Amino acid sequence: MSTQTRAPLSRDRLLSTAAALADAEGLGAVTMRRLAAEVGVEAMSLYHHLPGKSGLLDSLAERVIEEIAAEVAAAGPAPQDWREDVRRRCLLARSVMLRHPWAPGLVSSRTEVPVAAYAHFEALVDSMVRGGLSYHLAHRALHALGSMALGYVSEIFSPAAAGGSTDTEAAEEQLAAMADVFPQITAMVAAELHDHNDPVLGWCDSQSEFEFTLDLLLDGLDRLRSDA
Amino acid sequence: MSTQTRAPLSRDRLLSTAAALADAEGLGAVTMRRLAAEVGVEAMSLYHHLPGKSGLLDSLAERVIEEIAAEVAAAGPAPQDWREDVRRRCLLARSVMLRHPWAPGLVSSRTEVPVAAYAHFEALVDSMVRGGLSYHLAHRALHALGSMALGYVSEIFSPAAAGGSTDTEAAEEQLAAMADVFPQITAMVAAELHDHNDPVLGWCDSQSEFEFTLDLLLDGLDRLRSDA
DNA sequence: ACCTGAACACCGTTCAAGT
DNA sequence: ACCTGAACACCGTTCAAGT
Repeated sequence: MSTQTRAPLSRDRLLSTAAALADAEGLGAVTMRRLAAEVGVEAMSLYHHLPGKSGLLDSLAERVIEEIAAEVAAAGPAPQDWREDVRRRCLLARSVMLRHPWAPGLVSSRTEVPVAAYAHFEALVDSMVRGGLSYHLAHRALHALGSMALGYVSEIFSPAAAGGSTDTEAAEEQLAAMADVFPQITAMVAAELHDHNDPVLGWCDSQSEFEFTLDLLLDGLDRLRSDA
Repeated sequence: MSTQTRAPLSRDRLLSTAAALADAEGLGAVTMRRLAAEVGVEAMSLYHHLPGKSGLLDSLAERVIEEIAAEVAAAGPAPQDWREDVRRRCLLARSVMLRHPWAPGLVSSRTEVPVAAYAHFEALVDSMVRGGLSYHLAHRALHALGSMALGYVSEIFSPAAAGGSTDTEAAEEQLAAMADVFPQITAMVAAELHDHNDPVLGWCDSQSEFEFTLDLLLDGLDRLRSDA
């Protein structure tokens, strides 16, 4: 189809083509061989620009999150009210997911959290903390809202993701590296680590997060009962 | 491994083996060839008991929902308080999902909602309506809580799922067939159809559902603010 | 540096053939 | 009725070879 076979093969062009292919025919249609054909080349050529199928999918997940960031940037300055800001960000995230129905499944199937997501989290935490939420509450909000937009966000910052070791030292190091770029996230993690220093479990107790969100919903429903 | 090669190949045994295989090595390990090998037979023999790979996965999704039902049954009589009942059901659903980490992804990747899920929905709606929630609110609750337990429940009762036609007639027929088995769900759908008879869109306006859940969470977070 | 052909070890599935 | 071998059209990936 492409009369533009002249365009040089690049990582970025491959990712765009892969995303378009997934939009049109589903994520199942994105195979190395098919993607190569779509761009007028043999399957093996892709390995010069991508580290393999799994890396392709990781990059694709990253791309979706970046698309959300672009959407947020295009929406203009953030509302000063934290609720409005958070609400708008969630709705924009959803609108992107609707454009790419394969995206939620892809993101939640990957073990690694897309790095672009951290900027998104930082903005959310910043907004919420300025709005009067504690770091603890902001953390829970991240899980509650994240599970809405993505389907599931099991463990946002797993120590295991950074390296093999599960000890607190590794977590502290990770923290220091993030401090400059993501100050609010760092403060949040530090506050949580300080409160309950449980080195064995990951510091995201997903059972607690689940129950928190569940009770938030049940409280809300109770308040809306007709006979209340 | 199986010294029990004597056991006759049956649909049920295949599904059990497939579930165990997914538990042990992930859903990716569940291939027709591997499943066959696991049970001491050639891949092609599976087609005598299963309609193919896609059917296998559908049945596997069904099985997980049935496991939740069994868990609920084992937990004894339902609490009379609607909140306690709904809460317990959600937590039990989650505990099953934790046993089968592949399950949420599988269920949400299937286009069809497992039929066993309707009994689950019926019980939830019944509990909530008795608790004073309107059918409308119960419907929204189903979406909000469903997205928690499964990651996502896009369209619970799509008219398209029943057949090709999207008109209200087909929906009415579907309704009549369900009335005996699932009276509360039927009443809920009837109430919703009556309120806003929008025959073009599916009656689950997922954008509205999303915003409803989002606002429920934001309201709850606002109420928990430290400076409130 | 970038692309390729042939090859390897996998998929799901069909079909004619065995018992 | 149930199982199988060979075959087909696919996968992702490696590797030596081309330019």
